[in-house]
Amino acid sequence: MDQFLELLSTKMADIHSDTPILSAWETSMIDVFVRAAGLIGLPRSIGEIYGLLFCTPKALSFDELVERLQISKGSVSQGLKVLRQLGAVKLHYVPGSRRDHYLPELSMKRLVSGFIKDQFEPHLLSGAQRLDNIDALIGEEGDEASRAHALNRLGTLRSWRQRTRKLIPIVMAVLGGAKFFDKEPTDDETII
Amino acid sequence: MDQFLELLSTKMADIHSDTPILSAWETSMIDVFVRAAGLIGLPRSIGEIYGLLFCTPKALSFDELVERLQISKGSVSQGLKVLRQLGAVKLHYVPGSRRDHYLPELSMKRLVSGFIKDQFEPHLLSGAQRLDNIDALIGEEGDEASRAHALNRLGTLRSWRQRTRKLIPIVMAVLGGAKFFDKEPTDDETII
DNA sequence: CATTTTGTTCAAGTTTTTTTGAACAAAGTT
DNA sequence: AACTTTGTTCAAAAAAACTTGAACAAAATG
Repeated sequence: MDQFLELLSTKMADIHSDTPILSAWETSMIDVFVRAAGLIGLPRSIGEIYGLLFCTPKALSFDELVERLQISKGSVSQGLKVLRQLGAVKLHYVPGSRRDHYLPELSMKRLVSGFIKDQFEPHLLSGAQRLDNIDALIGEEGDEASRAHALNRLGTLRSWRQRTRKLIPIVMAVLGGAKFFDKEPTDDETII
Repeated sequence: MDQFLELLSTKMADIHSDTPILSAWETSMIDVFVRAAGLIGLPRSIGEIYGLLFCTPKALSFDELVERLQISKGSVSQGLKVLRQLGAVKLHYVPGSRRDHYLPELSMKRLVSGFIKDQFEPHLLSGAQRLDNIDALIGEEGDEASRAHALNRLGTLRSWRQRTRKLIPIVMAVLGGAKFFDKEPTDDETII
């Protein structure tokens, strides 16, 4: 019976193929996410997927994403993979359906945290080793004055890296809803 | 005379064309900046230009950048334009030379500030208007329950935007060297 | 004023990233 | 077991971003 309804609605969509699949406000809101994705270096399709989930009151299935966004299954599959990795979407079990359904993560703190952990920290980490390598290379090199300058710049680089690391927890604390040193315990369950 | 020396050094470079133009440590350090550039969505060539300036004790001219990095004049010209816009390099007047010479900005605070002002703020700003447009679009739409949900999500988006805006000054304060609420006046002249 | 130096612009070429869609795998149904 | 549903993978196509180099502009020099 559920299957019949799904079939029916699919057919309906096919018949009224001129019916806009996304409303005006949905299109605009998705556009906001497409731009935001671009800003942080993620492809358009990922912005679209998250955006549509964000607009929709109920969890959406893989097929619904393909259908409403009019993008390929491949893009949706890969996009959802990245979004899951980032913790930006959650699988949502829907009784009576075999399909995976997805809900968007709505906590800004968790979204940012996922992004930082996945895309930022790794580079920062590998950075530490790279700087040590450079340190070694400077040893095997030219005159005293050049070495001194090189080591000086390397020091600047290390301090930048250190400061970036220190910044991250502060950013997370601020996004956590804490009013900047109000000493509220970070409440992971509060979705803001 | 200056011109003669410059000519000479150019010829020397041509003659010893197998001489590595960048030392090992310079190459590695530039690589760090190329990766960092990628992380924030800037092209490789820009990372290379800033990286070489960062490595070098003295100001470098346009031609020296082209020569040592082995990239085209076009790339250097456009790269320097972006870097100037970001405030990541400064023009440095060298008496007796008609060429522009460049020095890297070494203050992390200024670098980050330039990046935020140039690449981030504009999107955030235009964002405000976009959200108002969406607000209007939601008005002209479907049933009561959908509208309520749409407005709810729009509210989430507005709060995210607001929080991002509040975050920026905090980030700047932390990078300014202030020990996080130590109330040191922000000292723009301290280069760290 | 013709020439040289210095740097910019932009169309065309190159490289990288993203998207597509068909083949495939896994798991449920009949 | 054969078939259907659901979703993944990956090679090829398409799109986007970056780089090049030649033509050009502006300003200094002789």
